[in-house]
Amino acid sequence: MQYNHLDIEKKWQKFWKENQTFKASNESDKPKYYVLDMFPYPSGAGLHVGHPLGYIASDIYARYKRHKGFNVLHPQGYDSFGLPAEQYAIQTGQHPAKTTEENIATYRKQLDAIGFSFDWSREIRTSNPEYYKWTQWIFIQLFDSWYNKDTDKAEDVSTLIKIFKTSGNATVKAVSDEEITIFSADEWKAFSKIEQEEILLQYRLTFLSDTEVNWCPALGTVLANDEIVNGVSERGSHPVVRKKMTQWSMRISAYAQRLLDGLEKIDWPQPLKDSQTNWIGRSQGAMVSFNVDNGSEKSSSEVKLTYKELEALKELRQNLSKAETILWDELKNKKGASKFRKKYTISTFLVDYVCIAKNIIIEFSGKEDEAARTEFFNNEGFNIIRFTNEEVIENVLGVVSKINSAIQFPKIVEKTTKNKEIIKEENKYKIDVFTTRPDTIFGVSFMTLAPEHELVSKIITDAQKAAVEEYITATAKRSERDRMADVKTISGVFTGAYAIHPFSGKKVQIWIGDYVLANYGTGAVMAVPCGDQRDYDFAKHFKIPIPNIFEGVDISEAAHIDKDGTVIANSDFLSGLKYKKALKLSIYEMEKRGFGYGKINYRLRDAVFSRQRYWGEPFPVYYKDGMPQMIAAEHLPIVLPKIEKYLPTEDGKPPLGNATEWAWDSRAKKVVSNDKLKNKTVYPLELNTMPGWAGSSWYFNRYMDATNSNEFASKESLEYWKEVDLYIGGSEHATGHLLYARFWQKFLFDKGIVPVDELAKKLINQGMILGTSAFVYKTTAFVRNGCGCSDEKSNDDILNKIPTVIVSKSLFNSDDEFESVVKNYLIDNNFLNPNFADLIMITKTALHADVSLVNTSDELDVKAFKNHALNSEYKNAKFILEEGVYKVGREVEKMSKSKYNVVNPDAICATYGADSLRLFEMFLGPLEQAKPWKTSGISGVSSFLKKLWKLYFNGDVFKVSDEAPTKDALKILHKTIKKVEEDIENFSFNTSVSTFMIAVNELTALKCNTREILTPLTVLVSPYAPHIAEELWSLLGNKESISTVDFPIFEPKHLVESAKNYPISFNGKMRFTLELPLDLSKEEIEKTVMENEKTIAQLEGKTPKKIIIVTGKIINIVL
RNA sequence: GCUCAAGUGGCGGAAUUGGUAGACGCGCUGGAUUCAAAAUCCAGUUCUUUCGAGAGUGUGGGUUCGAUUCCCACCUUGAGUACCA
Repeated sequence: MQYNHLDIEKKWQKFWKENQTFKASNESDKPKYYVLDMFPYPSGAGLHVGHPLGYIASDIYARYKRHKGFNVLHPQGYDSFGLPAEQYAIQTGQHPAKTTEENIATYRKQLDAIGFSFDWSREIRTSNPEYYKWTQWIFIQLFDSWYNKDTDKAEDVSTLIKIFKTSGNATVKAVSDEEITIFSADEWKAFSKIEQEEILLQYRLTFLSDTEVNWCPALGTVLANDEIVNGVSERGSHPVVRKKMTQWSMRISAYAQRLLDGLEKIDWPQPLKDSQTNWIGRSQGAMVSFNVDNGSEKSSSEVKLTYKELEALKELRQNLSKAETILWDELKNKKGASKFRKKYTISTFLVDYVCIAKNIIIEFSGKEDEAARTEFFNNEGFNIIRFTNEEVIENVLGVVSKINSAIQFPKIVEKTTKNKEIIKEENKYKIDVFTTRPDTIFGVSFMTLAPEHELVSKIITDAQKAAVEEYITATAKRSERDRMADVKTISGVFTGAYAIHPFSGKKVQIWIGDYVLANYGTGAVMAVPCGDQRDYDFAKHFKIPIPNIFEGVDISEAAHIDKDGTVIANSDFLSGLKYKKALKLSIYEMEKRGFGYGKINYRLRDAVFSRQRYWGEPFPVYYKDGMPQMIAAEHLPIVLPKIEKYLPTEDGKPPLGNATEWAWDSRAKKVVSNDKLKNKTVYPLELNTMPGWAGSSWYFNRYMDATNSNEFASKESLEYWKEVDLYIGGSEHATGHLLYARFWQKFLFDKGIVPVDELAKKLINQGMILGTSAFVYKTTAFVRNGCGCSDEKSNDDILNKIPTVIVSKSLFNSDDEFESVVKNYLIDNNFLNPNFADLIMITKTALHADVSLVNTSDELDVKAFKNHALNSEYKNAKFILEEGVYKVGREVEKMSKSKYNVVNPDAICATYGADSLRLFEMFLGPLEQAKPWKTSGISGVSSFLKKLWKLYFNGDVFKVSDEAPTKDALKILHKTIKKVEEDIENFSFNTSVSTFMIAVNELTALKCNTREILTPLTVLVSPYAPHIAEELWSLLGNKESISTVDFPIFEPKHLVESAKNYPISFNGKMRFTLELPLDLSKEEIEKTVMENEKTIAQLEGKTPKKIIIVTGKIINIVL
């Protein structure tokens, strides 16, 4: 019986399907193992041979684990929302669901042909309403949560509201919007519902905000940072501009530190971890405030407080003394114009209570700086009333009545002069900067603000106004892309204003420059030209002084960036210190003096979650009085509405703006026609949809209980499967899918929905399979300029006679050779008059030829090439052949349709079989590495399978002997078991394929056909080549599938050797080998070796200096 | 620029607690079989060579009895990222 892969593969694929061989159970005595592939987006082009690489590797591992006695979950599904289907819909009007459905059918057929052991009963599709119902549900969970920094996890918003009700927001440590106003419990209660919702939105993990987004006009949508490559869209390379829009965002920044920490406990590739680490971009340093100089010594009355001071203030407000509490209990109920605030700051003074509307300050007497306070407050027009602690405790009512009379009869106070007013205006500015090198603060010689910085317009002097405004206009015109591309040009302009160095008190110039980015840090930097190259270049360019604060370092040519080993100088209290100490001390001093504090900054930005697309998950959101409202979970899914046109509306709304039935009836609890919007209980629904990463951020959990319609997944199934044990996919998802998915997983963990906070224990990035493109070399003929024959007509005549010539690869090595080969051909065939030969110039163009037209020896099927639909213009081209054939040039490139180098797995399966494809893809090289595909190589694995098959046959008859196997055969078998097991555990699949080949070659040489050898051998190859293994297994007399048969056990006793063929080397160079028994002592070995005639020949009469003998390994003679 | 990975025959690649470099396969060469081809089988295939042997894992150094493997410097290629303060 011949090995017929077509019949065998079809037979077993049918068997597996009918018997549900790979259906995983959520209940089992076996240990669990979860093997997952990154699910594909079903594109219209179908799979090429590069796509299944990772699936084959994971399938081998899954099958291996089944043999090892594990209950294996190995599911597959489709990431079926996405732009291509929508683009296609825009062009053709066909509903994306239909396109998607068709593409999935193709994918499924292709996947089935390769013989994967997927549990298809758990298939999921992100575009299926039964699936995205739960994506919407997770969105609601995020909306209902806030991040509590004290417990370091996400909590339900109800806990936040409780805190607001009892003590306001001053004590809350949360990840929230930056501009948060402090309010008390009473103020909270007094807020309207809408005001409360607005405040809560500043804390929710998914929130609406006006964000500057990457708007792509050509695609009509917003793109995430990772969807932009070199300033243009990843898809279609369209230009991208910055634009402000109201968008849903995800507060992923709350998880920055945990996303970083989590990397340490997962076994993921280092490069992937590195790129996540870079993406999160943690930098440790300090936040420092510089006051803007106002020409006067006096500090302002409305100075913003530093972060540290604000923190301290919150503390103070919470911990009032006994007397303070008694008085506050009386004052806090005053409303309207007589409203009092406690522990309020006026300028740099902290006052106990203040009524701003009536200019009344109430303080406890006995403060150290009382005189200064009185003077300052009087100057500012306040009426100061002071009490002692005792007065308040003993007679609070008397105190209150004094206050009341002050409210009723306000003291007429002298207002500050107009002049002072102006100074105050100038006074209130302060520039916050983030720096990673606070130790170099004495090296600051100027400051730079981003052109977009809000302070710029406020601090510029009249003299510089025109120059600054001109500069700002000029930078605004330059696109982000230009600014990125042009890093070398130094530009900037002086604002005319100065800042005060917080330590030295010296004045430093404030500049603006576009090397400072508005959206990183605070959009301002303290420039230390001696320690930062960009600051250095800027200073040099504008001739700003460059003070040197490093001991014994030359900074005449470039900045000194090294921090280790450098000693700080000229820096007051930091002088003489090294980096680490200086860093600590500088931060300590800043915190003590109150203008700076240690801070950790992250590059990771909150993720924009809205897309102006149709083919994505609709938000479960409607708007009431402009505020977003969640639709209750029991009414999900909110299904995508039908629309006529998939483009944005004419007034710029997203495609869902075209829907006629897209309003929420809050009474009937259903989506209704837009006509009903005039009703009081009907509200407009959200028009954006979710981005591509929404559905893929939690799908691995859904597989655990894919058909559950009541829950996201049952508690038991989540508890059983926990996380993915092995996840295989491409490295291109490093900062997209894999970061967002880890974020959601941590969130779901915080909320107690999933039991683990990392989604995959181990992850492997499979490398890309590259295509081997084929090239033909085409001529283009020109008439040389200035050749003397100015008659244009005759030029045309010469050219018209010349046909397109296509030259075989090996006929030329250079362009010159190419030209002469072609000319000779043209002359020989009378296409060119030899007299004109010098007038003609021939150039070479390499053209992609479809790889399917080329055989394994790089020979082009010329006839098929000419008849190929794509090559109609070369129908009459002349081919210069070598030895009767046309040889193409080869080059390795990414596999793509446009390069005509795509190889279809279906064709490979049909010709060589799925088992050959599986073996070959593994045999190409290490899984993680990029490697080129060459179809010719597949004959090696194909003939291996034939040889394997032959071991079980005598001619056409299946014949396996029941005799005892020979020692040699057992040795081969166990050597193979050991190696294959090690290889699979190490994901070194390429080497185990060679091991199989060696085993089969050796067993064939021994003519071994004993059952005792062939039975375990069948199991060994089964993960790699499951179809042939099943067939041989059943021929061996088994009724059940091979899939869960125990993996053979390695027995070391079969590998024990009695002798070793020692390599004998001289000075480390191996010269010959010598077979010696292993039980020989070192002395005996030395004696035997030294007596050997080859040794004597090598020695040439010299005496060895030393003889190294490593028993069982090597003998080295040192001369 | 920064971070990471990798450089081994004509090609894909193998070999690391430092111990016979080039396993296995492709391709190529020769042979057998065949009318012929495909398929199959056998032999050879790193380079140089005066056929004794010698050199050799990107380059140059180092450690070692011994280095593809460890250390230092450099070169090249690929990937990611970027005025990130």
